[in-house]
Amino acid sequence: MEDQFIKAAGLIGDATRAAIMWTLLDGRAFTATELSIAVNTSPQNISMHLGKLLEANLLSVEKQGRHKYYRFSSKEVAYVVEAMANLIPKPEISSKKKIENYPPVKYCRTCYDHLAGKIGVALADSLLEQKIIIEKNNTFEISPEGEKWFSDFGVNIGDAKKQKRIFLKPCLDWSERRYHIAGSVGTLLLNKMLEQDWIRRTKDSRAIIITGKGEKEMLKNFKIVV
Amino acid sequence: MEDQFIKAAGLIGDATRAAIMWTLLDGRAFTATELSIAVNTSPQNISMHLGKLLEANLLSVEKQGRHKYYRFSSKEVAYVVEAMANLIPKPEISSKKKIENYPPVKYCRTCYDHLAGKIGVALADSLLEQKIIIEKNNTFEISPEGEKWFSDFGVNIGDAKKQKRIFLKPCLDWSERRYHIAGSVGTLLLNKMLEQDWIRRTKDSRAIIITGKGEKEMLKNFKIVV
DNA sequence: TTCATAGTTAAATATAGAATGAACTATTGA
DNA sequence: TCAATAGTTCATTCTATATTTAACTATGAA
Repeated sequence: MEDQFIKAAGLIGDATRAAIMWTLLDGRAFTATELSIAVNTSPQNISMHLGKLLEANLLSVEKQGRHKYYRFSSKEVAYVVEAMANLIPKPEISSKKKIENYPPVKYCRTCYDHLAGKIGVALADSLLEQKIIIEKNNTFEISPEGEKWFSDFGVNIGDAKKQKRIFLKPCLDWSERRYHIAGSVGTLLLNKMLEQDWIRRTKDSRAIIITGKGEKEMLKNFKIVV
Repeated sequence: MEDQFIKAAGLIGDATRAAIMWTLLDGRAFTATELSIAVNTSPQNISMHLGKLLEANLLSVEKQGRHKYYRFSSKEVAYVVEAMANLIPKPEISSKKKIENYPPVKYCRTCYDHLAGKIGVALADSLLEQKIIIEKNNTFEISPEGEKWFSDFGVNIGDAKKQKRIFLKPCLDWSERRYHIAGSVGTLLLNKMLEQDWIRRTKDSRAIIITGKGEKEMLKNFKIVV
């Protein structure tokens, strides 16, 4: 068991492979060539490293024509990379939001069903600012005004409250170092936005894209410039 | 940011250092010599590696006389090692419980306030077997008989239910690959056992020790042979 | 005060395995 | 059909860094 652990650690521990993992952390699938550019090394070298990661089942591939798309093989792998990214000391957060600089939605252990990444964080910020949700010793609560807002927005919180599932909780997004909204409320918001075609899921990625309509609405409702 | 990530990955990625981290995963603090034995290398070499891990703030030391005790510097570091340990494929679980072979309590992101490790898992098993708690699609619930059991045991579930905090949830213990009980119920159980002096916290470790009384009671109440 | 134990430092050596170079196959598009 | 792109394989080179050898300091026990 120990040797397997050491092997896994060694695989991620190499500089080039670590850079690959770092790149893949944004949830998308990358081709070998893309990775070789992102990581700044030769195609042969990338091929060699991808081979090792593949063999160890840390990555999986999907062939499409002459392209091969590489991604994390499981969420467990993403967790490792994520946990590692969390070791990096928090950078100073500038007072003004500069979400423009941020990369696309990043992998998050719960981002399968709620909004993570730059939009997720900006959204949480906005809801907090508008006092729709309130932070109370590390948890989120919905304010009385918030209740109204959600109902206006077409999200039925009542149903969510009845569910066994965690209602509303802050989830730390590694790339933003800020909290975004998880729990059933997070899911409801996400679904509403998909339903309204503000955002769309992409085919082979955990990332989402924002529609033209979404852009306008994000600005209007949350003052978020995408 | 990327370079910091690569550096961290590289630090954990070396075979000897990975073995150190693996050893430290049980939550205790180890001396340099102990580690050199556990990891099977020379004291000089261990010293060199510990130096690197210290400088990178992955470990912290405490000097006691001529001994130096090394441990994870933060829970974030433990999370990384834990996440990595979770990459290892699950071994077959034999039908009969052989908790005797298990190592002491292992580090767990929530084990600060609930029972993890071998006892935690065995306890969860027992409570499930006695139908005190029931598994229902990946969550734990307390059965009607369970309600009675908890009250007999001197644990007031009513209070816990009122709390905002998560009531009862299964938490995967990496070393056991089985679920144990987290949430406020987990904490209440732990506290009750401490209160009754079944178990005691150790000074410089996350591990707990079982008292003679505890041994008997564990057997009696949960059929757990410690 | 002396010996043993715990741990460190520094220079010398050894080696795993990453990168490179060259030659190859497979797919697409023109 | 040919050229271009995507990716791989393998033999060779190279280098970072882990380990060893040796000499050292600090603490505690006898």
